[in-house]
Amino acid sequence: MRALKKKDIPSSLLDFYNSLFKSFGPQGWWPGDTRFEIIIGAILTQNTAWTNVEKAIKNLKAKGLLTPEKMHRIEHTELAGLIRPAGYFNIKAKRLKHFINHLFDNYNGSLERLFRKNAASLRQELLGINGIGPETADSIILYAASYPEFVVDAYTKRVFSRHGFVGEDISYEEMKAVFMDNLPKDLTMFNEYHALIVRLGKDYCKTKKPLCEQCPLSRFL
DNA sequence: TGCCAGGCCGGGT
DNA sequence: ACCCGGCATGGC
Repeated sequence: MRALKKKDIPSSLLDFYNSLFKSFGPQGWWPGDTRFEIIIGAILTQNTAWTNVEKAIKNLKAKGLLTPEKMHRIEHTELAGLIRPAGYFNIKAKRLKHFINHLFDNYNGSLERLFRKNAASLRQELLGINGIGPETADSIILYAASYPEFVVDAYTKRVFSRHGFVGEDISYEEMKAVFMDNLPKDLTMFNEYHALIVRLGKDYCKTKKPLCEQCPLSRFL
């Protein structure tokens, strides 16, 4: 594997991005109609296939429950039943409630007011809610609040460690810093970059059977 | 059939 | 500061 010099990291990260964009085109994330739906999806997709999350969202939509007010009133048992296809339904019902309760306790249920904070303090506040960790927080900030926070996930670590950028046991914050410190803080680019990495991971970078020969990034190996 | 999916928490070293 | 078991459904 080639050695990567520090000064080459910014251009290499952009080369990666341009190759992915050229191969897959814009991904148009987040897949959701409203900011509220994006937040719900971000919590429901924790360690879960998105196709399963879609079924849960569909159930909530069918009952007209995808608003802060309705979700605030619904009972745990009913909510857990509706999000059942997303897996971990009991714990995720609690996590959704923790976020909603925080929203009503502090902002009268208004996302507009919550997102009035700057990105750094918003992140700290989200991380204080039980059930919201670093990836979920950054997803909410990037895709719902529209601040340029880079989102790291399992695919990001896998792809970039396999290509020699980082060690495979790198922490979340370290992996995030690689992007934040070496790329322009561009909202659209951060948005697409993360989505493209997920797309790459799903199509070519599975744990058991990576398809490195056909991968659009094979020339970087 | 077993493995995996866009993590996170709580309790233990 | 890490390490690990638990949480659960649906698709291949």
